[in-house]
Amino acid sequence: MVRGALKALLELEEDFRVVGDVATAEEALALLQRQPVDVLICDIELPGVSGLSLAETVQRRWPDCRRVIVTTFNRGGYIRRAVDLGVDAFLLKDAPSEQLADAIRRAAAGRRTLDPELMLDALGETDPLTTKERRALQLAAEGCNTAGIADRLCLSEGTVRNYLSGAIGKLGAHNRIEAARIARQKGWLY
Amino acid sequence: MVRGALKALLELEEDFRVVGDVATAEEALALLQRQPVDVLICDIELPGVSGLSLAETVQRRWPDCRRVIVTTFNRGGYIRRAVDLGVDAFLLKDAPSEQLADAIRRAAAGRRTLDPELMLDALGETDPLTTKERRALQLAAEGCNTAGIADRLCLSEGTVRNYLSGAIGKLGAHNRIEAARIARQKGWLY
DNA sequence: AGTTTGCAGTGACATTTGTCATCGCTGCTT
DNA sequence: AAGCAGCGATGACAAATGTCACTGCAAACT
Repeated sequence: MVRGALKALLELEEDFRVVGDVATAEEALALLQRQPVDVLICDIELPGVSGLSLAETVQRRWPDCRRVIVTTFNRGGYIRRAVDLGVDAFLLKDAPSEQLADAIRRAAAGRRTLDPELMLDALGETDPLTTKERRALQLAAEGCNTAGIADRLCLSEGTVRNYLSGAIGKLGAHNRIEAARIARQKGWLY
Repeated sequence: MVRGALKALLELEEDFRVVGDVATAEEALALLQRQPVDVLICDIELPGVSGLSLAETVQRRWPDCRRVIVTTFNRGGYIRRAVDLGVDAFLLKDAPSEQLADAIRRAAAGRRTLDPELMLDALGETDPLTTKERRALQLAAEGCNTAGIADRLCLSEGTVRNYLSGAIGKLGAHNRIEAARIARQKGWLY
């Protein structure tokens, strides 16, 4: 439905032509093989292959295709990866809808659109978690207790508690629940 | 952006007129006071007051206004509440976009649109939580500790622990984190 | 060899969380 | 008035969690 609505929105602009719309990254690649595309617009959270992976593949195989990413959540980790992949625009879905058309026009003209405010989110804070801390927090967020986490990570309970304690400290949280919430909100889980 | 796109989509239909679009439930109520509205379309997960609460208020104060709910997540509890509130249509955002226009026309004509498949999810399990248990779980899910929850709910810490214990037991969880996860997934937190 | 570094583990301790039986109060019900 | 739900509180206890100082060990310098 969102895709259909965005299509309607873009077709209102007379300098745009929507050459296709599909549900998944795989279908998008198939479409790109059938016909040339000036600008690709995609979400990040897709079923199966993520929009960021799609952007990476498109860059490699169709370097002339501009890439615009539109996503729901402002997670610092997302925009950071998007910048690393050299995407042409990165927008949040709750931005005013005119911004999308603007970003597409700028992308087609070879200019990039990266909201300075979002960039600050991305650059301001670097993910402070170690891989182990992240894995432990992920499991804690799913409701695993210390023993369960130790089991899944093949560590002792004490070590798990040490990792979680480290994560709690780094994130300025007061317990593992709050730590998980903060990390997820920043895009530091997964 | 999604709102803008849906607006564009609906304005393509020549029998519709979009009389306004707003970001929050509060703004929607303000708009309803300013002018009559035939059909209200809203999401559930909004900043602040939820779309389901909005639907309830609208039913009470503007019983002639039809209510269409469009949401991202298929949580059993959502559609159940929607049905209880007498909502006129309940759609998922990943449904094809034509369904929205159809549902709106049917709602305006006094007919209800409730996907049979979604209904099955709703009838499967009933929300076992009391209001207090739910409020306590919500706050726990946000990372509040027992003292913080007690503070916000104006209860003693012991009582909060009793409520959480009840919720944990009813949901078959082993701790408050898991209980919150289960309740959220079922749509029992709102 | 000796040193450093980083990871995993241990032990001890305070705090928080989960559970349960029980109490006091209020507002019914009859 | 006596009885009785329902709600919130309390106290006590076991279990889980959070913190920290410290050990052991192997890989990587020098």
